[in-house]
Amino acid sequence: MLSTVTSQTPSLPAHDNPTVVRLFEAAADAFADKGFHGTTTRDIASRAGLSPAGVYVHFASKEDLLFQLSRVGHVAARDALAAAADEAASPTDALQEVISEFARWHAEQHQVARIVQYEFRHLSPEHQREVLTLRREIDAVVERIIAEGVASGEFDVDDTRSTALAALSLVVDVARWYHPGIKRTTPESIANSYGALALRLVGARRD
Amino acid sequence: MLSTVTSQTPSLPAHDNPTVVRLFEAAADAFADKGFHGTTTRDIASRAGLSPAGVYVHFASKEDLLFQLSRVGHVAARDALAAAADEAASPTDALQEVISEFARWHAEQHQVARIVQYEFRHLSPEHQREVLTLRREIDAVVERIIAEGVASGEFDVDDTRSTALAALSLVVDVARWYHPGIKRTTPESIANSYGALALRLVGARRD
DNA sequence: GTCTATACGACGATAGAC
DNA sequence: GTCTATCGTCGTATAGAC
Repeated sequence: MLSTVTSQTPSLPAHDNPTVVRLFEAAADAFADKGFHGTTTRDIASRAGLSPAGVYVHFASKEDLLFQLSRVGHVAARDALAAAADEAASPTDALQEVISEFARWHAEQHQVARIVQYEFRHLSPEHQREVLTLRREIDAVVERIIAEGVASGEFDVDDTRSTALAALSLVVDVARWYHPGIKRTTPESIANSYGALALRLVGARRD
Repeated sequence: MLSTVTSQTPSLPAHDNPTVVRLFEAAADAFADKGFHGTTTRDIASRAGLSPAGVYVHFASKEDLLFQLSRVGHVAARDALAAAADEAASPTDALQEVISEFARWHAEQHQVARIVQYEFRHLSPEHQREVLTLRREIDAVVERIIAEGVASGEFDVDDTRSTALAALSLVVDVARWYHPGIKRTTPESIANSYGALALRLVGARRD
């Protein structure tokens, strides 16, 4: 699961190392389940099949592990969104595709998504700043689509910025409530219904 | 701020005690800011002007403090919602009022709201169960309004349950991003725009 | 009901052998 | 690069004086 994400960002050299991949997976499991401060380095190490000291060969600190995870997660999400936006023929198509794709990502990668969205505050100030830059790129993709739809007359929106935030809120909250096996809900069904809901939020003319 | 919430639930006898109120406020500040496990009992105690030991006269444990805060917060939110729903003349009015009110609550009480929504998993299993009962009552208010609107023909909705979840997602996410002083956004403006957005989500016939 | 003092385990991180 | 052993600190919670 996580390897899908990491393989999309081969720029991180550490990803060639299977121990690092296991540490990423262990940390993603643990942070998503118990939160950053609820997770111990011993917990992560044992899930990855290492001694407590083994973590520090690959990461400078627990916070560094959270940061790398957040960064990789944001990059993967941003790239998936930008690709979806580029393929669309109109703002209406673009919004539906982008929100569908992002909703699917929040469900399929719900552990990473949860960390990305809810453990942000436990990053150091410098790391928060770096992640925030990536996050603004994601927000900008959605805002731009809505602005284009308003300009073309396809959308009817009061305030572009706050409507973009609302569409993203729908999607982000998936990471809070979704878990695999939840009743009659799959990443696929979420993707379908959330694309349509986003079109309603912007008052798209055709349904 | 918090005293507004607590005064709505005089059934909790401890609220007559100003030290307990100070502890609630200190814990709400700290938990909202740094999360449950990121907050120390020393931190809470000093914010409330007590020694570390002083907390345990009033609360059995740090988890107990989180539980009482979650419970009071849920009860306040549920009562505010139910009141808003009762005053409405139609499903359209009811949905707009309820979502407006709940969005306003998430902004005004964003610290308690954040704790209620994001620190839930750190409660003990028994306490999770108790809080979950209250949460289902909140969900049921929204679901019932949407079902009534579908029945009356005012709303056009695919799936009542998932649409209710989406409307609540919009609102819940306010607790993640809102903080006082955020650019051109007030609890009042959030309440207004979110009521309208919820009507769009359900395909309400009149805007 | 609040304090000072403290028990005692768990924490993140490091040292040094292999 | 991984281990065992451990350092120094801080965590929750309690004991007992006032």
